[in-house]
Amino acid sequence: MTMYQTIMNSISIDCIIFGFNNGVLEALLVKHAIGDSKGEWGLPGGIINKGESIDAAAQRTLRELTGLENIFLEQLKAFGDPKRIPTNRVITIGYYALINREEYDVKAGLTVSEAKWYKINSIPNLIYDHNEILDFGLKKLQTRILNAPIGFNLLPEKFTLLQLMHLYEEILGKELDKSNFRRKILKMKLLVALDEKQQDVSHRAAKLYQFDSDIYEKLSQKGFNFEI
Amino acid sequence: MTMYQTIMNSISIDCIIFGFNNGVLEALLVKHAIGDSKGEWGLPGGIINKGESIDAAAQRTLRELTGLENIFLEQLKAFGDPKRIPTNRVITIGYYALINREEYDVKAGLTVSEAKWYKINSIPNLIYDHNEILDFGLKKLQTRILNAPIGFNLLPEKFTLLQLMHLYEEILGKELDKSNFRRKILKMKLLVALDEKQQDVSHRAAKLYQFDSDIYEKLSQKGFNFEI
DNA sequence: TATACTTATGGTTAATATGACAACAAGTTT
DNA sequence: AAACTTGTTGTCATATTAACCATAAGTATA
Repeated sequence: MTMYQTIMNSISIDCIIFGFNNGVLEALLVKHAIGDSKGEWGLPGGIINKGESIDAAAQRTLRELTGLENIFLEQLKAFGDPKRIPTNRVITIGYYALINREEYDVKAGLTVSEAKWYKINSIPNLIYDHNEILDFGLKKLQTRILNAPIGFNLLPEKFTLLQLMHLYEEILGKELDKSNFRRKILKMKLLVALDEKQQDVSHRAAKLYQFDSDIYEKLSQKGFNFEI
Repeated sequence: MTMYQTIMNSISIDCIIFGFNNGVLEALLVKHAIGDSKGEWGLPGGIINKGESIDAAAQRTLRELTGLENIFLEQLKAFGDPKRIPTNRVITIGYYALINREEYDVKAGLTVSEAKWYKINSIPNLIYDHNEILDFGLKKLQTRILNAPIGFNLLPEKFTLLQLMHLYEEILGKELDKSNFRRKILKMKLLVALDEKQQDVSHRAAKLYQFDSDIYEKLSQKGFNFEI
């Protein structure tokens, strides 16, 4: 044990990475390749360098794991049960990220042998308190998606209103009325209708929309409500 | 530096303690009596014992500083800018508490020479990033009070509807309509009208109400909206 | 070619919630 | 007795909402 550590002791970062695939909400899990928990699944996590902010550590962890940057990433909270890890006392700071699965290839790196998307309803037993962290993150996502248009981060750049609604349905766990959803979401003026339609569908093609981040900036400054 | 620490290194707890006095929202600050920051004001904080959860550490810190227990206390988040303290790298976990000032006497303890309530609009320059933490806590309080009836923790056990409204006005920083406030708050069925009235007021005495925690439990299970 | 089928999109309507404000009640002070 | 202060109740036009219904625009099937 040296006096000058380059990393923070007893503190870690754990990230919940949400994705959306075939209408199903998923989370990215990794299989540990070394240590006590070898062979077990958990949330991707990491440590904090001495000179690095915790947000930056979360960004770096995410980059190391998924290769992606400029992502919606938000702190959940700190998890600090003294027995959350049996062998030593570590406080972890949870983050969650929303990524568009089409844009990124995820590859296992460093101390993990495998990285895999799990449907949110089929999460296996995870190491430590990672199931608890994931539950907390899901609840946070559910409330957050009602107050800010963060769901767009899970979708491709161009999407239909029904795709967006199905995303809300999947996250909130309840059915929505398409007519009412359409009216409410359009009333917010956050979406820009494109001159394009869906391709290769075996039914009437829906109009594609895009999320307008300029409008979002303007609206979020004076605060807005996103209740569905 | 020994191998076996009894406290967690490089992690601290800081508490925002909100009170409500004469219609004004206040926060409890302490004046440091030792160390680099001697003589300066800051949020009451402390360290985490090895065998203690972070929530328990926050409760204990609060007890040591104010003598109070069984308090509404909620974690804000972790603050982890590497330069938030100039001399060494410490990540702090912020908490906030709402207390009824009538019920407790606050006394300075341990490493502080003074503990004092400051009006939320007259907060002095605080040590480290404590002003930032306080701002974050206030914003959290503002959004939280719209989704859960936590405001009751700031009031005496029995209160009038107008007192409750003034609390909301003070926290949200805007005026409310007394008629509409009354209608909305009573519709939630969270308040129990008592057979008592205000005493010693130089105008018509208002009916006193009480917060019913049984009803709260039932309602919060199926979730409710507290928009004012 | 006609018919069924699927999803998209655009109403309709009754019930409810909201904001703004007026009116009256019950006390105290002048 | 009149003015004043705060509490309490009521009104009303408008906005919002949930729950439907109807039609449009395509594809698939017979």
